[in-house]
Amino acid sequence: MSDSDKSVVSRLRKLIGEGFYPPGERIGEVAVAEQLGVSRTPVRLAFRTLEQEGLLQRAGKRGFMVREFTEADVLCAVEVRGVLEGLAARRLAEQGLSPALAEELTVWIQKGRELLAKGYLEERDVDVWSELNRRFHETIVGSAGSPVIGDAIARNNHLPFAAADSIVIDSEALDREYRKLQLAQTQHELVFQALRHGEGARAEMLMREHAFIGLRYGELWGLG
Amino acid sequence: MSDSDKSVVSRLRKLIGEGFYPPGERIGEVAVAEQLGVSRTPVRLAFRTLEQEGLLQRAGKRGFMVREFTEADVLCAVEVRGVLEGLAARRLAEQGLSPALAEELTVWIQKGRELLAKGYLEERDVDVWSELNRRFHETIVGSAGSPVIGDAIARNNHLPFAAADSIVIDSEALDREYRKLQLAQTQHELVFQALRHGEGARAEMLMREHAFIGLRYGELWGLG
DNA sequence: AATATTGTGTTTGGATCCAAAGTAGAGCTT
DNA sequence: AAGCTCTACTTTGGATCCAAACACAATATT
Repeated sequence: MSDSDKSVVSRLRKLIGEGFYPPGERIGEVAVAEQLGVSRTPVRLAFRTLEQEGLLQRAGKRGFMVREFTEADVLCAVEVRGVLEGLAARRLAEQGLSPALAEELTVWIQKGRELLAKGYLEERDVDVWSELNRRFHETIVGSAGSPVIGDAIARNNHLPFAAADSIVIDSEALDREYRKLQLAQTQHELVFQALRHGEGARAEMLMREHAFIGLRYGELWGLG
Repeated sequence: MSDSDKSVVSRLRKLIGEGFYPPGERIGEVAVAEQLGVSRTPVRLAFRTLEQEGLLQRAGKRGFMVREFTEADVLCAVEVRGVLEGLAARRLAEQGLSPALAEELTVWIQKGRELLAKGYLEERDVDVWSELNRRFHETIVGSAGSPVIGDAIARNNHLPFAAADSIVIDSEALDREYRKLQLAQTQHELVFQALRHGEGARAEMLMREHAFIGLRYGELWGLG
């Protein structure tokens, strides 16, 4: 995929995510091509990719439309990520953590501890957390013995709201987000504990529950 | 997607599945275009689709290669289908079976019973089973409250060995396959039972176990 | 002799052209 | 006036052309 081809896909992803193209409405190749300043060819290629990613949908016999997502779809996508990451964690626990892998995970756990040690959250901490969180999840999924699980998660994460790093939403209320990240950190540590002890079922369930943190945990403290 | 575009994708899927293009080797647009008797354009579009499906993989900076799958990948893909169908079953159990849905599932259960009632298996029974099995699974997944789970399963099923209807392999040894289908039927009935009683966890676990039937159950009877 | 650089051939990406399929609207017929 | 049909326009799909990127090889330079 060339740079500009990639950029057409990702630019479209962004535009769709931002709601620039109204869900449910037909989206024409020529219109998009003109807006992005390219010819129809890369747009046609990008549409096929986005269709597979689930962001676009065939509109009858003619062209594509932006897919619309309901509340239920969001919940479902989060659950899907949960069971898949849970599967990865269980497999990892069953096959046993290698010393190198334990080391790697310890790094991200430790960075999380340090980030939260000072007792409150700053603006720039958000990106740091986002990064270490991503790495922690990536490491587990990437070590589950086959790229198949990671692929399935990656495809699911193309639904913009489903990705693991879409936890922190409200960077205005950092004091309230702090509690959320603290809980996320604890869950990371518990998962790591279960992995180290080969507790497959426990690792799986912890990971599944952990997926919900961006979704429902706000309600606990009246943030929902 | 036009007819011939669809056919390029599915023809390529078939050729890849049959091992016509050696895994790991680069696959050129022009070569494929000539073999299929079309121009490069539909091939380029098809490559993007097949990349997303996971059958093709970027070969460095230049073009694509057929992805190779290990034994571990096959196992993983089956487990992925298991957890996803398990998730669908649990959600369905939790939300409660509507009378219409119970009716629908009863149909496929009943057809399965009738098929196996005579105590042995004929050649043409294989297709009948394959169909009713597909419908049973489709009904559950399609009723889980959101198309997101079904999409994830569909994408996973593009890996040819992962699909639920790849159970029956050996149509020469019908007497041995009979026991397998009998067990599959029992599992269908147990899942249905759990669904009717709102037993989410049980439905989920049964469905997860059921995914393994095409993979490991042969060993039980020395078929592996 | 080894490495860097340049040149050629191969392959992919982007633009454009043409054909085919579809949709909508206008006009005609009953 | 309502319904049907034919036509014109819109939009997508396929083919081809051209440019750019890349790989490999050969030659030159240190």
